[in-house]
Formats: sequence, structure tokens, C-alpha cells
Amino acid sequence: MRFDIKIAPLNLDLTLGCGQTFRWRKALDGLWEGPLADQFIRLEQKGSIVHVMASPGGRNVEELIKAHLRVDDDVRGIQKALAEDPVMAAGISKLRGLRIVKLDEWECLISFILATYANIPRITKMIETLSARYGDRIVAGVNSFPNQERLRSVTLSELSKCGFGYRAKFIHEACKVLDDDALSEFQRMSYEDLRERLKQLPGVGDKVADCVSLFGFGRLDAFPIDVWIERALRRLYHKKGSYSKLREFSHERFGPYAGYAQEYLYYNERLRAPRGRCVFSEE
DNA sequence: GCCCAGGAGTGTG
DNA sequence: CACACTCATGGG
Repeated sequence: MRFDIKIAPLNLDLTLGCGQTFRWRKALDGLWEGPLADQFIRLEQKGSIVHVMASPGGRNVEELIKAHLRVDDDVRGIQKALAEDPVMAAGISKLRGLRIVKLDEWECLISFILATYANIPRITKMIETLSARYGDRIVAGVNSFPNQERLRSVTLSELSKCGFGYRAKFIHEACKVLDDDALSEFQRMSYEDLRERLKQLPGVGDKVADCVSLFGFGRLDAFPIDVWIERALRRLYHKKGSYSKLREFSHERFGPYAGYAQEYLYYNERLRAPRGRCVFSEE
């Protein structure tokens, strides 16, 4: 099936490029493709129109994509509010089409537990391994992300052979302590309660809790602080200190849309990286 | 080979 | 509260 969705502002390269989601690939023909829930989807952007291609019979594909790209966000309004900060205004100007994505809560949680102290190519590979071994086949060479029940059935010794390092134990433990409807209960919590609850899970500290709050549970006030954000805050705002101090600063400075501010800071800082380490494609 | 990665957990001062 | 150390590994 094929259909169009109008989304503006949007830049798929920025939004799906890397960092917040790990399963989209830019195919040789330039289209973005990847699994979303149980569908394999290809996206082609032409201005503010996204041309969607999905396998026939796919259910709710339009709703899946609209939710994933957060079409209901008033991105222009958010940018206007954040641009009251002159430093942020300069950063936003070249990243208008960068949107926060909405990930599946479970996939997001496991993905960011795997993401601890690994670089993005490796994170991508780990998630690929997990899906290939324990997910369901969608099309040739592409599997869905394994669901909670399936992953819970995997033994630690088996997970330890996946190349996850010390993260294998975290994944295994997290699966064991979460029952099937735990995450739907999390959805009803305030952001502050949610991040504290997430931090009770093995392998989930301040940073992962904020990533899962932002990308998985859609809490736009969450402000994940990794090494890149630390650098950005030090370089642009002369701020340094503990996670809680920096988090407090972000809350006062960026308020309810700190998550978008974080993404702009993150991409800007990554783009400053040496060419050899830059994971972003040209332009 | 060397460096570092969208850190967390634990122990210590 | 802040720091120091360990954890296990592969991509650039």
C-alpha cells in the first residue's frame, strides 16, 4: 500500500539519522526503511510530504507513522518558545526539521539499556542481533523487535553469547522483574515518578531513565544528559556539575520542552565532531 | 594498537 | 553530596 502524509517541519535525515532510534536505514536509493511494530516500511520525503510504502494488508500503518513522528507536536511553537534563548535560537536555525520520535516503550527501554557506554554503530548492531535471534520475521532479513514475553524466556547464558558484554545481565534481570502490564502502569505516572521507577530497573540510571522517558514514554520535559550534552552545556552555557545540577538547569532554562532542546544541543554538538568520528551523512 | 562510546553500579571520603 | 574505580567490547 502507498499513501502520503503531510508533516512540517520535517527532515527525515535528521530525525531518523541516528541517536534516538536505531532501526531505520537509508537504502541505496535514498529512501528510509525499517521495521515499525510488525510492518516493514519505506519512506520517501518530498518537501513536507512523506510518501509511505508498506506491505499490503498492514494494519493502522498511517497511525503508526503519525505516532512515531509525533505529528501532533506543535514543533513550530516549541521552536519559537525555545528560541527565546539566543544560544538555542542559533542552534535551532539549521535543525528545523529535527523531530523527537516516539518509540515503543519496551523496545526503547531495552535499546537504551544496551546503549550504555557503547557507540551508535555498535548499539545498532546489538539491537540487530537481538531482533535477528528473538524477533519475528517481517520480511527477508528484517525481524521485529522481540516482545517482553519472548525476551523473558531467553536464558542468561544465551544472552551472554550475543556480544552485549556486561549489558547481557542487565537485560536478563530487567526482563525478570517486569511483568507484562508493568509498562502500561508506567504510562500513567508523572515524569518525576516515572524516572524514579525506571531507575529501579537494573542497568537504568539517570541518563537511560531520561532517554526512555523522552523517546519511549513521550515526556517532552525529560532532558537526557550524555557526554555530548555535557560538552554542549559546558561550551555554550559554561555549565558543569553533577547530573542533577545540569538537569535542574535544563528544567529552568527549557521548561516543558527540554527534550526538544536536548535534541538540538545533541545534534549540534555531534556535528562538531571530527570528520572521522562523525556518524552523520553529509548534508 | 589506541581511543572512546547517547553509563551504571558499587564503594569510599 | 562528590569522586574513583570497575565492568566488557567493538567500531573508527
